[in-house]
Amino acid sequence: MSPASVLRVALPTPVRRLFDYRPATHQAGGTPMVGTRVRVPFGQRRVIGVIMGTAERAEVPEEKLRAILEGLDEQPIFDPALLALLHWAAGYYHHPIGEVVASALPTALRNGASALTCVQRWRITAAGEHAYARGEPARAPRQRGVLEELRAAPRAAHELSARLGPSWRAATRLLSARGWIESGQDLAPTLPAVAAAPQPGPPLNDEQHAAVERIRLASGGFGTFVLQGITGSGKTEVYLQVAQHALAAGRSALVLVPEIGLTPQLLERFRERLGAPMAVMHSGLTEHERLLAWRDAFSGRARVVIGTRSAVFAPASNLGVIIVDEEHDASYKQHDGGFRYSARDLAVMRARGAAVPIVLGSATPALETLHNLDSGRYTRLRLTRRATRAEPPRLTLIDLRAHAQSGGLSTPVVQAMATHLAAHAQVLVFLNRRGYAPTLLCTACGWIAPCANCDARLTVHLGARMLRCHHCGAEASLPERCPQCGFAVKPVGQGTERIEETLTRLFPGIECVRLDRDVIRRPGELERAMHRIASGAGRIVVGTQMVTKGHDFRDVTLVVVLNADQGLFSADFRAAERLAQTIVQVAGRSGRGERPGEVLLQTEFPGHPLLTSLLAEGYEGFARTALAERRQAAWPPFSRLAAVRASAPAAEPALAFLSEARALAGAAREVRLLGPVPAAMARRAGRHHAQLLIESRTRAGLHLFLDAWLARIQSLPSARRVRWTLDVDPIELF
DNA sequence: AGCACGCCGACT
DNA sequence: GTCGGCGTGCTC
Repeated sequence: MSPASVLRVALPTPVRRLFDYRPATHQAGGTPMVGTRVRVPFGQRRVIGVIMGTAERAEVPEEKLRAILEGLDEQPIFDPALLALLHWAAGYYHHPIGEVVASALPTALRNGASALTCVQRWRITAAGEHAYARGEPARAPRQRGVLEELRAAPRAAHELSARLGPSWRAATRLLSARGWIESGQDLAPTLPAVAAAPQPGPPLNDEQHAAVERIRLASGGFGTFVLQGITGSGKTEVYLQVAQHALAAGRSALVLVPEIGLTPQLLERFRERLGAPMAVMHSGLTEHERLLAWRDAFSGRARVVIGTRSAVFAPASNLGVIIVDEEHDASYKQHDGGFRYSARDLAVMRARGAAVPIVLGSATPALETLHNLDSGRYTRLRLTRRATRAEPPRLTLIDLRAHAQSGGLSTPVVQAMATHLAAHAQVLVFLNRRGYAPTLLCTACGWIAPCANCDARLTVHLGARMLRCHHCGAEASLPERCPQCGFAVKPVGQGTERIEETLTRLFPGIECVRLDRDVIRRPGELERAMHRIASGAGRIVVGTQMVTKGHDFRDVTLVVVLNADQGLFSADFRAAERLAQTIVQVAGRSGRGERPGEVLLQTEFPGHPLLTSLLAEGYEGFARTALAERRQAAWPPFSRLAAVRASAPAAEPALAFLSEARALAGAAREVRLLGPVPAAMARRAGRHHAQLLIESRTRAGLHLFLDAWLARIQSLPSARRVRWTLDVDPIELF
């Protein structure tokens, strides 16, 4: 094989291309390999990039080529399959490859940290050896002790501390100052994979068993399995068995979970049952913890990698299976930052590249996923029975127009709560709105507390005595009087904080536990709240989305959805799907123990087809109706979408850029352009947002168009005056 | 994104 | 007279 003359390097820059370099002029260890990091000169700077490939000739004139400065890795940090996935993702999401690669690495690795597990060790220097031989330091026994210790072998701080006691630190400092010892980074030996004995699980029912077998039989190759099981049907048991089979075959498992689905209970369950070393990756980690988790996965020490969205890029070695829990969850689609990818879709691509099966689990699969089942691309595995014998919950609509209500609770709801509480059961109240009240109103002049930076009202937070904007985070103290006319102001509408207050008043002596971002702020607080509920002390649970994810509330027999109407009339074609998923997920919290459950949905529109189809035919019936509508309207999955979003301090530049971008498209045949239009909440955090939608009947048509068009719009002068992003397969519109 | 280069306003 | 504003162009 002839030595490659040109290295193609991905660099952390928004420029949409690879950069060509010559190998280092005096490279010690030979030409760096594809998949390793290199430090290169880039303009006036030195940056770290990843070699994505090699070529015989550069794509730029020879004289522009510069040589890399150094290689940072002995071995590739991305295997060929992961490199291929990054390439594919950069192409599919039309995002600069360098930024795609960067998003797959913890910051420490982007900045040059070792990919291997290192320890800082003290060791003796030549000068120290000489001093020791001379009998020095003669009158400092502790320093002499440290020297003696380090003559035997380099030692980490904790080893010195263990052998010499607390005096080691001072002695070490003094020796180091004299140049007799020094500290350095050593490679730590990779620890053997000490596996605890796997714990046996409960016996599987025949559906679970059949699902595990289907997946196991596919483990020789790629296949996408949709594990469609109602809440409480034991999806996690199937995940565990599937992972166990992979581990038994000497391979690893990659498990993706939604943002707030990664609870200590779930981790504990995986850890105990699989008895395998695990790397955990989620947004709550510090940078250092992220690095350690990455290294655990990379070294192969972790046999199970479990994490949220970005874990799809984790360097799981010798991958055997991928599992995506709650595959419909919106948190799999990155919604901020530059590189907007769907971790679920990338996971499918990764499984395909690695030739391993992937399991997409959900009680409420995304319509895209159901469409892929219909077309035969995915294989359906059903779990229809609840593990406990309880019947599925019964759903009833409460017509808000026909019943008196106080504080957001209708009479039938209050009565039902009283009945269930009297039967010593627990009640779950769901409201997707935190705070005390969404509006602060002056009853005299009609003033409403506005956010200074957004087209939004400030939310009243009574306990904190604050007004807060839920869109930009702005805060103001809660005024007593109207700033316009001086009259008294009052909170209007309901948030979880106010519902909690109302329920405490309605049901004195019964403890109410609230679950939302305002009360659950630090790790551990969720556990404490969950314990209040699990122990039976908290009888009423009031919460936002947070209650819909995964948690078991064994004694909840009544679930109340206070407002089932958000999303019924949205301009966003996905709003109905999200609402149906939320209702089914929250309803699934009820009756998981022995007692049957009841679900009450408060609505102003009891005749709405979405609600009636959901009640009459369940989620799948709803999904059939919704898919038929999507087909009719040519929305995804029957077409492909991309959105260009622009924002600027004023509305005009954002709209002007998008208009020019649209004009550049000319009369493109393969796509339809919609817009530009201002965003639904046009002003957010002091910036005006607008959007241009691109729709195509086919994926190929969309991407063909985007490739040519993006190159032209990024050189528009107006592009420099706005912040703009491209979002392929957007999940939120307007 | 950075970073340099370049050409116009208010300051020691 | 300069310091520094951000428009424009380039990075292998």
